[in-house]
Amino acid sequence: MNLDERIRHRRGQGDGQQLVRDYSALSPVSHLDEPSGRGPVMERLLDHLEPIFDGQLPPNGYLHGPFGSGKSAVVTSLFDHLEQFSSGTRSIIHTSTRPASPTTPGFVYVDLRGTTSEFAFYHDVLDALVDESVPHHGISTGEIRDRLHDILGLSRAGVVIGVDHVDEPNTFDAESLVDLFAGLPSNVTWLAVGRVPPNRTALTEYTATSIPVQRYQRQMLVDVVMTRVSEGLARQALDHELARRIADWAEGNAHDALAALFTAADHARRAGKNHIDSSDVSDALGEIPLPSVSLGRVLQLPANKQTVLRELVDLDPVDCESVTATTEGISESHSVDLSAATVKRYLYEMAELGIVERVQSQSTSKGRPPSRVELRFPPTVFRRLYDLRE
DNA sequence: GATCCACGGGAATACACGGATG
DNA sequence: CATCCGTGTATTCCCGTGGATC
Repeated sequence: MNLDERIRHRRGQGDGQQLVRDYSALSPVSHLDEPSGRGPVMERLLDHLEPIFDGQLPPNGYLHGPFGSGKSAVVTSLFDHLEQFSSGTRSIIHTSTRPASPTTPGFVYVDLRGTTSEFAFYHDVLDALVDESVPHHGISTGEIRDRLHDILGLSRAGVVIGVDHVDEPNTFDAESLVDLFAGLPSNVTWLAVGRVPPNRTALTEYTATSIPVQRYQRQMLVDVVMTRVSEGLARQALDHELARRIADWAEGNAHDALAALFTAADHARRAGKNHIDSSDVSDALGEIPLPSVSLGRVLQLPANKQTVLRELVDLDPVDCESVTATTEGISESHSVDLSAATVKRYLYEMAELGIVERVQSQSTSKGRPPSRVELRFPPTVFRRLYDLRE
């Protein structure tokens, strides 16, 4: 059953049109093939990458801008198209039996959020470059690196690696990235993507170009929202005026705006409406924490941590007055078969990452005062995306 | 047999408070 | 008054173990 069918199924027999046609089209973590409103950034990236059209490698680059400004959307879309273009104009790198070497650089996109070890990084790059799938086990990091050297040794033009989400909590920082690339042959360059301004990261010591991305202007963000409405919702599902309200609230952050749209749509759907009204939007804006952490980070956590979060979002806030109480509430659920000690440690770890937040409660006379656990991500969106996943 | 990495579990450490002590 | 101490919690830290896969 695909997504549309499931939704129809849950809703029962359709009387008229469904409000939500496709949740994934509303998701802040999915990107459109052609992101709206980011044309100028795309142009600057193409300027930077210009050498590839002569079969040369571009220098290292750094794309930077605030949360929700469309960096990932632009880079994933661009790398997709470039890889298609590139593989169309060169002989194949995939099999080592071919003596001919590519004349146009290849393109590999790596999201560091899901790639947190040295092994995983080299693995992902190699996996993108060869046809056969690369094993995750029973092969050493060194072996993977050797194979990469073999493969890239055959390539005259080399490879550009887009490295997204540099220097977030739990991802590689500038220095580690430099180290990782030191393990690769010299015909590899990077396009790093991150939020840290260029004057505050060691990355720019190694990059020729820094390309800034500004937050979305109001009207652009309204367009972003309305585009998603037409992709994922019924016709006329969202008034232009409400889209403006969402955009104003989100202050240029497309992630937050789309989370709000998603949440409002879910509220309306559950109430059996065929359009989103003002109260749905109010409810949505009320339940999304600001500042929010990216859902992309939440959905890239190890499966068991997500299971813990899935229980957490359904827990009554009354039961979250301390980490210990929250742990008990989660452990009681039978869908979590982790020990209480582990659940508790997860909560602390996720607080460390900013996924949840510990807020000190008023001190009870005895012992160290506990801290309340609060969400730092949009719960409705997470709940829905988690449940819809296979 | 090798390899990577998530898990588990608890030990070690930090903190808050009230009361005792110098 | 300043400091120390004991008690009860909260929080952090560490490392061996085992599953999964080749």
